[in-house]
Amino acid sequence: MVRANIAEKAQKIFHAYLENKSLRKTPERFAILEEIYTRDGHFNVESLYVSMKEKNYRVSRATVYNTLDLLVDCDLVTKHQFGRNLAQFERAYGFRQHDHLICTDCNEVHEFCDPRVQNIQTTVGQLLRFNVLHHSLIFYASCDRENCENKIAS
Amino acid sequence: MVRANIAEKAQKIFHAYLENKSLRKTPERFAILEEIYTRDGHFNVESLYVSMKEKNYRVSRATVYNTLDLLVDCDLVTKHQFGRNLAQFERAYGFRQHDHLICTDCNEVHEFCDPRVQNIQTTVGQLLRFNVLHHSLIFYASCDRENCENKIAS
DNA sequence: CTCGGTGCAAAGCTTTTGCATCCGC
DNA sequence: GCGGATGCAAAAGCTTTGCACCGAG
Repeated sequence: MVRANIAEKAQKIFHAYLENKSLRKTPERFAILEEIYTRDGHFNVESLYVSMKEKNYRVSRATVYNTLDLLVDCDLVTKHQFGRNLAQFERAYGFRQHDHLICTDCNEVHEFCDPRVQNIQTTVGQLLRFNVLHHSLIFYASCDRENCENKIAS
Repeated sequence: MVRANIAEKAQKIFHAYLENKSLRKTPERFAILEEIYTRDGHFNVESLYVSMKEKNYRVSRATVYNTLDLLVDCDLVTKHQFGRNLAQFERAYGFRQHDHLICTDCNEVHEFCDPRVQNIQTTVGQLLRFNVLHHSLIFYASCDRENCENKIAS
C-alpha cells in the first residue's frame, strides 16, 4: 500500500470515528490529520503547529491538542513521552508496530521490532489479571560517535 | 537485608559517588536521600519537597531537583515518565529491578518482573550495535473495577 | 578564604482553560 | 438557529535559571 492510499484510508477511518462519536467533521481536524500523514517520523505539537502556520493554515495550538487527543483515541496516532516535558507523536496506521531505542549520547530515536514483547505482554496480563491494551518499551543506549553518525545517515 | 541497612548502604554509595566526583557532601543532599529511602513506592518532586517542608527541613525545590539528578546518575534512584508532565521517581538500590503496568481505569501502578525483557535488550543491542544501559517498559491495561480494588488492597 | 551549593523567586516551556465567535449539522 | 469547535490569549503546572548568601573543603 503506497503512502497516498494510507493517508486516504486514515481519513476514512477518522471520518467514521467522528461519525460514530457524533463529533463534527471540521476542516481543521482533517487538515491536521493530513499534515501528520504527510510528515515522516516523530513530531511534537509545536513543530506540527509551526508547519501548518507556515502553510498559512489558520489553526490554534488548542485545536492541535484537541485533535491529537481524538486521533490517539481512534488509534491513528501514537503518543510517546520520551523526554521530560515534550510529548512526541507518530502515525500509527499503516506502519508496523515497533518500539524505540534512544541514544543517550545524541538523542537520536531508532526503531526496532521484537515479537517477544507481545509474549511478555500476554504473560503479564494473565498473571496480574489485566487486559493489556498497549505498551511502551524504550531502550536507553550509548554508542561511539562514528557508529551513531552511520545510524543517522541511514 | 532489612530496610535500615539498605538506607545505610545507600548513604555510603552516595558518599563515595560525591567523593569520586569531587562534589560537596552537603547535609541537604543526604537529607534528601534519607527521605527517599524512608518512603514507600513512587513519588514526585512536589510530594518529596512537601514532606521535607512538613518536617521543618529547610530545602528548596531547586536543591531537590539538583540532588535527584545526582541520585539518578549514581543509580540510587530511578526516574520514570509515566504521565504527561509529572516525572515520578523511586528507590533503585536494594530493590529488585522491575517494570510497570498502569491501570488506565484507576491509574494504579503495579509492578512485574519478566526475565525475557533482558533477552530482548541484549538482542536489540547487538542488532543495532548499541550498548543498552537501561530500559523502560510500561503496559497500559484495563481492569474490571472489582478486580482493581483487590489489587489496590493487596 | 574560595567557590560550589543553596534558597528564593522569577522566568521558561509545554499544555490547559476561558470566552467570544464561528460554522457543521 | 443551536451547541459544539475554534482562535486567541491568559493561566496553570512542572522545571530551570539568576543571583546573593552560606558553608564545606
